[in-house]
Amino acid sequence: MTIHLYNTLLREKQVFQPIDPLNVRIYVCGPTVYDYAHIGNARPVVAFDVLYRLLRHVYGPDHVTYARNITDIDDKIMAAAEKTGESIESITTRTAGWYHDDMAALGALPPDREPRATAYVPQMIRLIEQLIAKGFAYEAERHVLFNVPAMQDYGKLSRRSLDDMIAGARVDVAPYKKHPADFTLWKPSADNQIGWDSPWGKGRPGWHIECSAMSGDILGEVFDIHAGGIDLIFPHHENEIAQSRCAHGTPVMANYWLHNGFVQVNGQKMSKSLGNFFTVHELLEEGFRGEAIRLALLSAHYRQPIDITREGIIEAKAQLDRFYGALAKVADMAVDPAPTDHVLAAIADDLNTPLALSELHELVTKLNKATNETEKKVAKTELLGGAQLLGLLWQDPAKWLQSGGSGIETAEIEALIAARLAAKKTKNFAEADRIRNDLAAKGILLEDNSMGTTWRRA
RNA sequence: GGCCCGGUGGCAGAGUGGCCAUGCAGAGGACUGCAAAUCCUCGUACGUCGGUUCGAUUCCGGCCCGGGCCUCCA
Repeated sequence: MTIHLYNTLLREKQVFQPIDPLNVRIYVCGPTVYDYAHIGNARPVVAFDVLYRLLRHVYGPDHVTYARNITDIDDKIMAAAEKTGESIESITTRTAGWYHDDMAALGALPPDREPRATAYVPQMIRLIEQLIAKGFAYEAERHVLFNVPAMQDYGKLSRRSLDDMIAGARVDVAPYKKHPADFTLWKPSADNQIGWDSPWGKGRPGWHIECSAMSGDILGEVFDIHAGGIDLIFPHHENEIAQSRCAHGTPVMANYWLHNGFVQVNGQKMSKSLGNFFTVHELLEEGFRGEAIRLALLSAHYRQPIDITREGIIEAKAQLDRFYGALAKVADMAVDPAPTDHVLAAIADDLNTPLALSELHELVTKLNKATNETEKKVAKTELLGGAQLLGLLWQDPAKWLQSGGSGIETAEIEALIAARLAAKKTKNFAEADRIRNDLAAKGILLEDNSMGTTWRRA
């Protein structure tokens, strides 16, 4: 199976060739943990979870290393701690827990490694020392700055020239910078602020250095795939590249750079600063299912912008009802899931999840139409195989259809169904319909079929 | 200002130089005591103006519209 990936570095789709097929290495920029993750934060997690699943399928689960960091030191975290009086560690531990819960609800596999920035400060300091020694960084007023003009081909990923950056500079340039584009590797901390001892005094790392330190330590100086949101191309990834390449003297940091498009609200980027976001947590609290949110996220190609709306999640839920409805009828049939070539090819073509989903829809039709055990078995095998690659349909069908909601107990529902069947037997259809309507009013839908009556929650 | 993306049927959303996406919603039919679910059928979609071509939604150029990055941001 040939995997094609759109590489931001070249702005074109390329055949994916791992450095070492026995250890395919991927790094995704993870969250800064100071608040709940919003849907926009969840998109790269879900999108690149599909990539992770694909790589595991193609190269074997033991031959892929997926690292996703947790940024647990940052000015926003410090600000939150200052505001509430809660300790930084308490904030980050709690918030990271929320993050894990929410991402699990979205069906995202945990990464193989989840490094935390605070555990890598010595590696960051070492990296900074290397950069200074090689003339790519300098100390100024207790800061250490990366000397951008020292790097020949800075700006390759974002396609920006130094001149552009000076012309477009919208921020006041700190006086100690030699060049306006120079960025911070290390900055001083006040006595009352969190900090680490370093050759440059008590301080803390700049934003970009942690990813260079962690990816280098865990995945090596050059690894296969680096991914994240499209807004990270500049400056974050550009600066990571500068740091890692200049420190290690390598021609590239990662071979393939993947970037997901934004989640939008009414056509505009969802972001904390705009305030137009909703969190995964609140959607789950409202009763939306994590899997429906995941399907909504996968229904557009990962590089395209996507509007996530409650209506969209409701539609995704309706689609899942159809899938699970078909699976419920063959729940007892044991299969060994295997994707069809079509589904696999779609996902291997730069993660074309909408196309893969359309194949899944055709497979569920095939399953519904199957007239004998063999056909059913094949259809179920293929449907679940494809769904597995997308991280969907992992739940027990009956549980999906019947759980959630509130109020009425299962035993009561079943008693009413029995009463209705009795009424039907005596052709007392008025009573049968009354029971059905009463249940419907409580969100319980009945479906009669040759086997009897089944029920599900609306 | 510099650099990037997009504009597909009521909605969501793939894709392709000539023929079908797919789903949701809607209409009709089969099935059903009636429903629901399921299956079948249906709706003359490709921002705009030019160019290339036997033929363009698909390639090229202009224009219009929307979005993004250049500052923390997935």
